[in-house]
Amino acid sequence: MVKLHDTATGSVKELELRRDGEVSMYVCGPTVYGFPHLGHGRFALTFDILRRYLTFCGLNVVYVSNITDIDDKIIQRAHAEGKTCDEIAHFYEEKWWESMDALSILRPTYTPHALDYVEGMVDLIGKLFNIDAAYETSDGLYLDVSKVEGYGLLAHQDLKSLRSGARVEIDSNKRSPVDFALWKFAKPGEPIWPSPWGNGRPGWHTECVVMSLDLLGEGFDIHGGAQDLIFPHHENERAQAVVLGRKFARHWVHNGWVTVEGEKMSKSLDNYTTLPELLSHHDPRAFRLLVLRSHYRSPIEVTPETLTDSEAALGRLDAFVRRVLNEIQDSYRGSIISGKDASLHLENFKAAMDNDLDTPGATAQLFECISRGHILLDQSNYEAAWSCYLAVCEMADAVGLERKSIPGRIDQKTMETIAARDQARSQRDYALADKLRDELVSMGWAVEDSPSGTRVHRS
RNA sequence: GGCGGCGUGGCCGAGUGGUUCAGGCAGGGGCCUGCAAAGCCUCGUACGGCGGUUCGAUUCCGCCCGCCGCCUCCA
Repeated sequence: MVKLHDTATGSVKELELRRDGEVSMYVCGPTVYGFPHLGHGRFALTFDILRRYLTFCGLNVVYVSNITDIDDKIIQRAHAEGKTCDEIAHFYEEKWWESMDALSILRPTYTPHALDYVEGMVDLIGKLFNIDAAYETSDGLYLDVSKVEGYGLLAHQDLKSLRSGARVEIDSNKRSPVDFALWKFAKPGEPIWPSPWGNGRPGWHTECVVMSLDLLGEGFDIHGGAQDLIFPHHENERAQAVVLGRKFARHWVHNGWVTVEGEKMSKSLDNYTTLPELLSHHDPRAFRLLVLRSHYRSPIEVTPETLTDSEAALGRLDAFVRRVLNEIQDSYRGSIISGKDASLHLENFKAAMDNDLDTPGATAQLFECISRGHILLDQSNYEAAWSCYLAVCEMADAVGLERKSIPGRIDQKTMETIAARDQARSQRDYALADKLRDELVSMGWAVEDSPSGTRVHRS
């Protein structure tokens, strides 16, 4: 059974589902006002891995992740570029999906957009107002957090210490510096939506409550996001739900962030790398493997060095797949995993994943299974080696790691060069054979000899 | 001020009260190979510092040092 760290309790606990066999999860998505960066990539990969693993466990996963398409940042950007907010949001949302697809991140089951839910938000704010949990000031509506039972649950701080540590300037309009905006009255030049209190736009914290409850219903299983969303975003989402007496997330899962030389990568520090930039220089799988090889709650350094390291490790995976497919005849290729070796690694893999998503441990099992497979191949134990291959594929699929098994289209010229080289080798004309190998390499092929002659794959 | 995290061998990065061992990358040696590549075998003998608990601590406790984060928008 899967155990996960829960931010609300601060402990690792068994995932208890609302309904047997079904997992409902909501993961806070991006505000589309710029190119996605490595931090976005990390949370998206982390929760894609969780989602895939839960699916692998036989659960039916309903995965909701939103797009925030109205926000102060979008308005600023639109002003700066002389464009409309819609233009900015549409453009960057497209860039978002391009990067997600390149990283093989599965599309969510539902992708709600904040702008499609403004009415629902107005409705919810009205309810908060009616029960006197919200109040109006000159610039908008605010939630009075003192009305919220257990405010500070996720921050692990009580209201008093949150208040004393507040770095925000005391806004004389607000009853407490911790109170947050539900509805912001429009200033000139800003996009507006109508509400009973006046034209304006919703605050950020309201959209996710409305959309998660609408699409997943009360008491959904997992609410996820990066650790910087814990406070105030998730705290405030929860606040709105509980003050209305509605059950919210059963389990809070948060991933650590990407760091640059030890410091958090963020837009404000301007030390970020965009996903399109990473994808233009590296195998997209390298980022996924990097994420897999550290624990999801730990910080990770994503640098050309660590990515290159992961690419080398991927080479080991790909080489194993190539070797298996080349050397194992159809007659040895069973359809189910049998034998102790493969089963044991698979079992260890699951145990690791169940233990708060110990992907480093799980990945170690995958690589050990590869080693075992090679040894079995050396011993011509093809059935067992094939089982290792099946297990490797199963583990890799469970976390979304693809294999490069196809050598790529081999053109006529390459075929001829390969034939000529094999001919030269059989005649022990090694000078010629080496020259032909160099030619293949210069055509972009990696060359490996095998019992049945020259083999190439794209390097 | 309040709350939290981290410090592991050349690098990345897990984990655990004790004879064996994460895993990956890089490096040394060996095997295989015409030579390579891929692969196999093998080597390096790590856990910030000081105390304490213990038969025994990298792992538990305390203190210290260093680094990072949250309490404001941020993935």
